Amino acid sequence: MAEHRYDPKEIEPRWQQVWEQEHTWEVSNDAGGAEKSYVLVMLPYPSGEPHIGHLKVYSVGDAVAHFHRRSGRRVLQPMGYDAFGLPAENHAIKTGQHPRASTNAAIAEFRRQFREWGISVDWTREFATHEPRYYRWTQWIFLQLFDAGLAYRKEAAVKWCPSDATVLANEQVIDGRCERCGAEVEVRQLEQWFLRITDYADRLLDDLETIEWPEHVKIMQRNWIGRSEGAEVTFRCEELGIDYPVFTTRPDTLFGATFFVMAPEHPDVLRLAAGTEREAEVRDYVNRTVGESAEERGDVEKPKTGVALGRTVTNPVNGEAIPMYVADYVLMEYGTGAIMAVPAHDERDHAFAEAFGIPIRRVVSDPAGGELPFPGDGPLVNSHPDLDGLHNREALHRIVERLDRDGSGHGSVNYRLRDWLVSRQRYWGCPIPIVYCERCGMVPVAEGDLPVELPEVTDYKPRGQSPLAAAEEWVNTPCPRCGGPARRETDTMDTFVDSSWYFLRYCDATNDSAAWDKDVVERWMPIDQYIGGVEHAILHLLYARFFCKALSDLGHLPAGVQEPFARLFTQGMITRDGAKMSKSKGNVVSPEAIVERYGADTARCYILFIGPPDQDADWSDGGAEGMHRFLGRLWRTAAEAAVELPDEPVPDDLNADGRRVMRKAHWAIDKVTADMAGRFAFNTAIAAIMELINEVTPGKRGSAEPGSVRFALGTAASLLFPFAPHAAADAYHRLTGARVWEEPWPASDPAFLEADTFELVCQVNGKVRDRIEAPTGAADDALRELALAQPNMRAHVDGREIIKVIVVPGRLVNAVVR
RNA sequence: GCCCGGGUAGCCCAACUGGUAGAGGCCGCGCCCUUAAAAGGCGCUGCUCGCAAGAGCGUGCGGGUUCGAAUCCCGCCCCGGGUACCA
Repeated sequence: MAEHRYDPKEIEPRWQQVWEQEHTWEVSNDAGGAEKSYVLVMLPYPSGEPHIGHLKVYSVGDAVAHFHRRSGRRVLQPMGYDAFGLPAENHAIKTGQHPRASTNAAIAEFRRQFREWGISVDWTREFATHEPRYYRWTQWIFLQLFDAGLAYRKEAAVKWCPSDATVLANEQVIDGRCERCGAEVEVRQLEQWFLRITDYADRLLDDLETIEWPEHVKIMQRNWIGRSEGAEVTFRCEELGIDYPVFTTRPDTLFGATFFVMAPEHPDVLRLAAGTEREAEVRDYVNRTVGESAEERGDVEKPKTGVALGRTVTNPVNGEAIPMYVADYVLMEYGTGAIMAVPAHDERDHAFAEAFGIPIRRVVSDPAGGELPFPGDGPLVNSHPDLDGLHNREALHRIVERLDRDGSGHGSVNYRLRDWLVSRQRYWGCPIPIVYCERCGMVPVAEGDLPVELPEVTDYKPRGQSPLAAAEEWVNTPCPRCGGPARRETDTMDTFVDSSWYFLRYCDATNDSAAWDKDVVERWMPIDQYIGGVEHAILHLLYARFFCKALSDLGHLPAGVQEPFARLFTQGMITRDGAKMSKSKGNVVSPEAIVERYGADTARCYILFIGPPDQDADWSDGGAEGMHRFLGRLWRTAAEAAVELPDEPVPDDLNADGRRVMRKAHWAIDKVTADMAGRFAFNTAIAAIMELINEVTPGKRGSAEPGSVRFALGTAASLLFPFAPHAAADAYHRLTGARVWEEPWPASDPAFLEADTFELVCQVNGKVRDRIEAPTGAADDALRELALAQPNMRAHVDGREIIKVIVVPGRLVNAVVR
């Protein structure tokens, strides 16, 4: 008997070589043929080497890609790198090594490992976002947006990270801290580049209905966009003759407004207080609160503070003069930076009114008779004779109509979403292709002059302005329009711009004359299955959606490409000992070490087997060991069968063991197919293949015919292929001489799934008293008699009154006794 | 606070629309093969009582609906994530 040892170190490179030499996973852009499928894992950021999360996400992506291919679809699965960004630049500041050098080294390492994992990628489409041949088109897109007025410069209060010395987008500020480095963010008044994503707020919201994403990701996007319907109402300060519009979602409570509050940053606050006895107090308050950190100020539990301005405004609905205050619970960034305060029906206004002894007037009565503040719905009171008694939702519309008529307000919609701030005062990013001319002003670089390449500098450290500013020769350039002296924009783009369109470039990655060919994009887009981490639920996924809509509006994308990601899957984190892996905790599992020890197939399978892929899962070394044993058993059993069992067809006339083995094989086909197609239940799919193997090992197969054993083993290898491509391809090849990836996905034969008998559960009062073999298809009465005849059933039934008997055909009989 | 997940054996998890709780794996124990080890194979493995047959208990906690609940309803607790003076 030949010794068969499962040796991934021999098997894996051998099959990888076949796929590489035969260009197995490459797909052409030709139209027609089989149905397409674009399977994409979120672009990796190459830093150091791949971590366990990469192994997981590609194991998922590759399983989907293989399953789609075997189901007859033409699959595009490309690969690239999100290569610009801060870690490489910070590394450069520390070591002096050019970010390009460290980035390219990391890319080489990522590429090497991805290949070692045997991911079925079309490598001809590979690129990295820091390559001029890519960012040339990033710049081109920027110019398209600029021409359309969707990229613009404005001075605004922006979030500044003092540690990274750059501005940040709103989306990159988490709890008042920099998303990257965790430093507390400051506010600065600066002129910066913005992309007009707010123009798309409604479409970004509405089109969420058209895509299959996890509901919680959609909810996060909806919350981020934060659409509120209400009204804008103008309150007039008669003394100074200035109108102050406010936004409110509750115009129905206008009659309950008893004061008016402005944000400390509101430009008029000091002007309003000037000349009143409050002036000094207001100045002190503003200085104090503006200097507060976001964290201090954002604390809801903190008692309300503020100062009266010594002025009043007039409530347009009743002519009442109400006092003005400045208070830090009002934010300049939202609405108009000023609010009407209705203490009876808003918790925050209520707390403020209590602290400052301001009258509280109920204008909506609570059907449940609860206490104030009452934020709910009910009939209006204390408002206006025409409105009192009316349900507040109805009154809301009447009030808005009235405001509209006398010009003191109108229905309005407000969003939380801000325009996307894209300039960064950093070196390692895509240069913004704009030139400032003394005569012509802001001029876009001519399309033919793209890319504007990053200049070489010696000092990467940001000093409040971009390191690019030091490259004098590069900065000084003739004006593209008049040829006069001009200077280049020295800020670079947020790296999220690079990753907002990369999936389009994959469609037509080698096109040198355009970012993409519209027809080619139409052939591949949208992405049928997008896979990545939830951490991008807002940032990347929102920006990319915005890009598609804008580019489509500008005619650069087919009108149908409104949503880039038709289906999204977000995978959970791999932890170790219950904690996120980190160097400081010393609990890091490196994919490299696992692959070295057990091979890629084991690493990939174990990570899918560990639990549902959308959930977090804890790594266990023992579990990986077990998976390696299983793959070894499968491969060995197949390899031995290939030489020891005659290659006979499955006999028509199966013996009992043969029938059992065949039934299990067809059961596994159904189970794995359902788990792959319906949901990403790879863990249970692999468990089903394990069950199948457990039936056909030499010790378990009994006297099953060689044909049925070979069939079962071939089926197991075929089903395993999406998860462990090398071992599965090898086992399948040994058994059949064929290439499993060229075979269609197996189909089950219902004839094998039928059985003559089933296990009938016999219950008394819902408690299991016996289990017996019963004939399939037996009548209810027959099952009932059969069950009640069992001795242990009798023991629990005899002497008691049978009230009724429930029969669930094919499952159980339950006797209800008293 | 609000919005999502999640809570099932020593551990990771399974159980599709209410119908045998614990598939599969890990760990552990026993055995076989071996001079021995590694590798591999076979078997056992929720708790309590019992020689056994069997009985009782068991899906975070407390109630409820039902012939029957991990699954549905009500009220809580714990863990993880997101988010928040957004008017």
